[in-house]
Amino acid sequence: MAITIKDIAARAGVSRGTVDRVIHNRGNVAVQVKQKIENVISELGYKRNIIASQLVANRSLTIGVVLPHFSEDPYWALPMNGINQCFKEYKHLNIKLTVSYFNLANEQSFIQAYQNNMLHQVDALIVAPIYHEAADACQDYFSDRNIPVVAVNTPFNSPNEHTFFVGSNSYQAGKTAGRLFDMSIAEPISILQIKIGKQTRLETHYKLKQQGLEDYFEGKDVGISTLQITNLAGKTHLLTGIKNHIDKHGPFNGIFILNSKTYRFAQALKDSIDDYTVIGFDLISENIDCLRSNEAAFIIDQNPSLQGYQAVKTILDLLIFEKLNNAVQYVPIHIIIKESLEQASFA
Amino acid sequence: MAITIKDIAARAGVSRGTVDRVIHNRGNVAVQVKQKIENVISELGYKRNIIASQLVANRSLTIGVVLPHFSEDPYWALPMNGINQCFKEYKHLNIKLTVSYFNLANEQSFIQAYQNNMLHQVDALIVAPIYHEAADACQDYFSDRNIPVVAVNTPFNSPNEHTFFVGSNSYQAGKTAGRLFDMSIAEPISILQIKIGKQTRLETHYKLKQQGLEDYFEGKDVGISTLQITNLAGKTHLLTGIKNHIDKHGPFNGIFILNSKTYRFAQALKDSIDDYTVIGFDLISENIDCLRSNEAAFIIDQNPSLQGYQAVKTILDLLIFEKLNNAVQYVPIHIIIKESLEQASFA
DNA sequence: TTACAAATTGTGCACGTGCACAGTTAAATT
DNA sequence: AATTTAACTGTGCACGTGCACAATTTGTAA
Repeated sequence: MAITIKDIAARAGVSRGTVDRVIHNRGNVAVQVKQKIENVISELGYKRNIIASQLVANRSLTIGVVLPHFSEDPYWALPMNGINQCFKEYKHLNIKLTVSYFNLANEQSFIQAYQNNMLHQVDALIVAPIYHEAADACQDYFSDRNIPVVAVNTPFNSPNEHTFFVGSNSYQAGKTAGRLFDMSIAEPISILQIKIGKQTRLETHYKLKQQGLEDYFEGKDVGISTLQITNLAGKTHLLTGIKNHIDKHGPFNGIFILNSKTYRFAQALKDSIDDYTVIGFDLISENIDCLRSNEAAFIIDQNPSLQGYQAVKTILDLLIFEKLNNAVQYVPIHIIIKESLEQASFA
Repeated sequence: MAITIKDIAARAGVSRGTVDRVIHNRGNVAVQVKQKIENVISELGYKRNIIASQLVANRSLTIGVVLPHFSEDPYWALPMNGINQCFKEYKHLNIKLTVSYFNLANEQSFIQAYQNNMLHQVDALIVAPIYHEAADACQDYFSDRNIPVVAVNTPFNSPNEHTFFVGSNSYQAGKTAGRLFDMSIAEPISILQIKIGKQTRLETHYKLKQQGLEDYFEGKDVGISTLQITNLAGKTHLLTGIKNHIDKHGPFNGIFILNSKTYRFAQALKDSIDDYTVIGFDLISENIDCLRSNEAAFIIDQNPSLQGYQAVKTILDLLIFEKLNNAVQYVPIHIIIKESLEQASFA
């Protein structure tokens, strides 16, 4: 049987209460007694019984979540899935979630969302700090109150000792795409990078992916050009955009879609898509369909659901298991093709 | 606050003890009272408090593990890692592991290993049932005693209601390899499948992989031939084997290594390896080196550590969380290249 | 020395469950 | 009707921790 407080107390010749005061640093213990107890604790290798501790605590730890709503971009359902998954797994520890969604296009809604969590008196916060300035204010508020904050997807500008980051290495993802193009396209290789959709606050990620791709092909004779399509709805807009681009930069055989909008591209180029090797990001259902129909060769999954899972786990480790995780945690990248699709997403 | 047994008792107008008897089906309760209590339970939505339950249980759940020792084949360290990982994660639930390794080449050692677990009075068993006949006896022993058994890597011949299987879909892995070859090799494609090492009991997996590959290329003009190299140590043996094979079957440009021995092949063909697209299995450190040095193009990871993790999780779900998992659980396949390697393995 | 405050240490209860055992009621037998 | 037996129901304790409060010891000033 494991060592308990009672064992420590007996061995040190004091009562449970005194041992308890030492363990929780609540003072009012004579220095030599404290010393003695600490010795016994390390000697016997006492480990707090989390089960009993959690039972007596009898208050639910509340984790606040501030994420973009997935109605606007299905990508954001994925981290939320991971959060719910981890939550379910550790629900027996009496934890609660308070979720506030915000609107991707609206900084004000982000502010409202995190302030909503302030009201809920959360014990920890998980946030996608897309809006850097507002994120700073959010970070300050919680850090001042010693409330740990985990940033998912995007890091904070200036992390502090209360903040964590769980995300993926976009630069490496770009390099990965590079090799996949290299292997699957007969030379000469010419790649068109596309950003589809409104200008967002995720430019940093796109830049890193581009940089990774370029660095992969460094020194090799590969044409890389970039195109930004801001008009989401217009299929013709996309087609003419590409046509104009070819006129200017010549033809290409690889298409690198820097965000989760691969399916938009596939919808527009349905007829001539065989001519290109298409690589995109994020395993949302629309992109899964693209793999199934061979409209995309590879989807690189940056494992957003694992990011969500890991964010929750980091908080539990910190607040319940007394285990400190790394301040920066990268989640592995997955290369997905049609055949590896089955159960490819995080369970 | 959550509903407790006390709440149920009060609402049903009985004592805690009676409610307890109903919950645990321990009989000695009048039928109409039992009915009443069951109604109240579902009405109020009572959920057992696992924390309190586990605290009072005060006995450690012991999980037996019977796996091949990794000294012979580094592959087998991976499922064990996953088992340890999950074990650590749920250690707070007062669980124990009893590990017995066996020798891959020796059926007798497998029997000894599982009998060792019988002695330890385990509450559940995780086993790699490589030896089918002996595995049957093992399965019978534990099933007769209502002890759940999880087979990892290889399923039992005839699963029953006490057995689970956690593994990966080798057929799908073969298909995956097919597409990767298809994408990365200019036609005409000619693939050599190799099994390196002693004849083992894992033939089923190899067959499925081969079948998957063949089915992927069905109807296409692709040459597929197979070679078995039984002598592990001999580098020259491997080289002459391949040479002879070329003489008979003609040249090839893709090499499909059906087990984890990619690194053996790379060691032997170090000089001329550029000429082939090499795809192998399992992310053991030796194969990681092959990716790093471009000796292998792809490693398909069947996620053995997640298999181990999931095996433990399945047991905990069953014995603690009262959640019944699927009897057959496939773990996702991961395609790994040099650039996606970083943190590619299961955390 | 006595009185009183301050510092230190000990004790009891609660958390929710599971189980043993005590207590109560109803049915069966004499 | 009295007694025994069976069927059912209620109560108390334990698990290990955390906290409030009671009890004790030590220190200080009159």
